[in-house]
Amino acid sequence: MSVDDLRPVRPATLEDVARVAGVSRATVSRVVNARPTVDPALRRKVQDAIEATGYVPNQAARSLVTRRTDSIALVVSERERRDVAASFVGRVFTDPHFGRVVGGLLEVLRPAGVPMALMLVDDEDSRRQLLSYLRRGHVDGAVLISSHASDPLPQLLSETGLPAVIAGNPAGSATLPYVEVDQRAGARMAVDHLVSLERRRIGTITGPQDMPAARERLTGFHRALAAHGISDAPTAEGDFTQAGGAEAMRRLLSEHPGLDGLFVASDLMAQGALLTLERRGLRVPHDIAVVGFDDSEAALACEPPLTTIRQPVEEMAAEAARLLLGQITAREAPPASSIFRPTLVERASA
Amino acid sequence: MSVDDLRPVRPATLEDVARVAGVSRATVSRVVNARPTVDPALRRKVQDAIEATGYVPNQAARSLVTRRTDSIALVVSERERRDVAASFVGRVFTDPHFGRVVGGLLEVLRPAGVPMALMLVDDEDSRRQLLSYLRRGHVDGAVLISSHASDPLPQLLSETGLPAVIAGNPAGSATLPYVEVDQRAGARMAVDHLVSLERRRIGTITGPQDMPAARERLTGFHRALAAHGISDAPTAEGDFTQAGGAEAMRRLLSEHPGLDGLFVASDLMAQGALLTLERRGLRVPHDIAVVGFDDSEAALACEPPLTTIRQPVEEMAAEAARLLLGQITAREAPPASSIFRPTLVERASA
DNA sequence: CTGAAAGCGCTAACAG
DNA sequence: CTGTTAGCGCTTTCAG
Repeated sequence: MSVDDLRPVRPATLEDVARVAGVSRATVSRVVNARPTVDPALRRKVQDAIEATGYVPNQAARSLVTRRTDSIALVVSERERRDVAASFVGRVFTDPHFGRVVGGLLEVLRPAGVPMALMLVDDEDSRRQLLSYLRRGHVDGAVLISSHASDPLPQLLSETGLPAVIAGNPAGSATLPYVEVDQRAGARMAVDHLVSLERRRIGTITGPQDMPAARERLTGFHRALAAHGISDAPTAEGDFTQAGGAEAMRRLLSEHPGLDGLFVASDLMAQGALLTLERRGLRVPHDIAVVGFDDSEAALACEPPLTTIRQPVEEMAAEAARLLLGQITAREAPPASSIFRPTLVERASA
Repeated sequence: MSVDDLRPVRPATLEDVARVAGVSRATVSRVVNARPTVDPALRRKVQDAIEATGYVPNQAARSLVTRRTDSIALVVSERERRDVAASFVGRVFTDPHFGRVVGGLLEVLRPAGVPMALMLVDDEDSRRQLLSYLRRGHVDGAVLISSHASDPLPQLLSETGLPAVIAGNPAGSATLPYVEVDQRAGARMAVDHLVSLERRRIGTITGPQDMPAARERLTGFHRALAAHGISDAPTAEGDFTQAGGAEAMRRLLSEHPGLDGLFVASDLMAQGALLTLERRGLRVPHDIAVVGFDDSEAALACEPPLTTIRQPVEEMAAEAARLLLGQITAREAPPASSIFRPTLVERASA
């Protein structure tokens, strides 16, 4: 009942535990780190002492010697946009694709006990902050999501020497290993499907053309059309949002009223396009067959349910996490990139 | 041109810089930490040496002595759900409200140079991992977003003694300071507005009733109705998603076909409700006036544009960040919570 | 299998 | 204004 019974202001250290258990710091350390070479009896004493003192390892001290933090960063890099209406953060988090990526990463990281810090980069300033954060050794590695072509971050990141993997194709400049889906093949599958449905007047709503993925899908679309001997390719650019898809559909329709097939570069935009079609009194798929891309939740929320190209986003993200973890553990040369194949998911819209 | 010219395998330390600059470690430390008490001439020499060696401070070593990491965590805690269709991560990131919170936090954190690690918690396991992460001293404090009533996390977090602030009301148990909007007042403003439009048959689409915010809005709705002498209150529960709103609207309509006013507890659900109304041939606001909640982007994407209750989400989040930073710096008793007032934003739907 | 001892890289008194 | 001197708490050889 003396002052000593008060909870210590200073958190317990390894030293404290060692004293209570009557062993050396080294032994406590072994127990904490689950080393097998400890006498069961001592192990018990140490565990009791840990319990009694409420000991929690100090991460900084540990990192200082191990040079590991046992955590990684997820870096999301977007191009700068200063317009309030579509602020960066809102866009990223509203995109269902992003949620799926996070889900896939966590599937691997969680069981491994590796926490993930999310870092957002959208201008020079935040980029500098991020690089400094990474270089100071706050994390052991990073997964980078970078959607726009002119992003300097992949290059800068690779120069830090920190283990890193890109989720998505880094605009050709493969300075880092990446995980990606074969976008062109996906577009081709969409077109092939529309053609098999006897559609010949096929248009497309694309994503922003400064995003490699959007470009690839358009390229695939064009090539597939050409392969079927179709030369006309009505196109409208969207911005990967639902509202943008609705708007692009209006433009497409006003210039090409006779379309009977449509490939939309994302389900979210397709959802918007479908709304426009409904309001114009066009029936799907009777008047115009529609194929989306992603196979996200949006595809199911569509009326009618959307036929779409599935990218195995979660699996890809999980693979990215595995590659990164492997790279961190092995400290070897960066692993090879891996390309996944998309699949056609047939529902009611085409 | 000897072996010594090779880039060092070992990153430069303060010691290296000191040697190159011909000063002591302490002086280099002072320069790195921008202490004013350094002779300009020496300062230059040190800066050159830093440049030459490519020195970057080691965060672990620094944290070990300062007991600070200069970073914080954003903890998002959701109730467990194991159904694939609505996986946790997808839900969180698809919610525009969340994006706004992050934006508001970053507004304060970025200029302060404080990185934010995003941590997701949705089950016992991830909760344990989170607490361990926090206790090991990975971050200096945490902002918690916890939307469901029975969440044990606020309590557990408060027991760690780590500085923390809750964004949103923690289900009454105010063990931690929080920042919140007056939900009931918001609901009252919506009802008052509908009544001023001569509507008397007013229904509501609520959020999940295990979420305090949703409950508060419903309570406010009931009280406001009562204040106007209206006793009937048609209600349907939604899940804060667009599809859920559309579905709730269908149920509401089938049981109460004569509604002429509607309060929806979120813009996203209102967007869905509007779609249902359109398909039923009901005109808004002529046949039924609709008021949403949030004033998110969804409100503008609505057809017609949605009259809604604006919560100053970004400002609230910014305030939460300020409270947290203050608490970390001052190491004082937790600050008081703060309540913000909502406002009515009149557009075309009511 | 266990303990002693040597740092990891940095900041913070404290003298000078 | 600058340098010296102690550690911060932990892991890790290396002997025993």
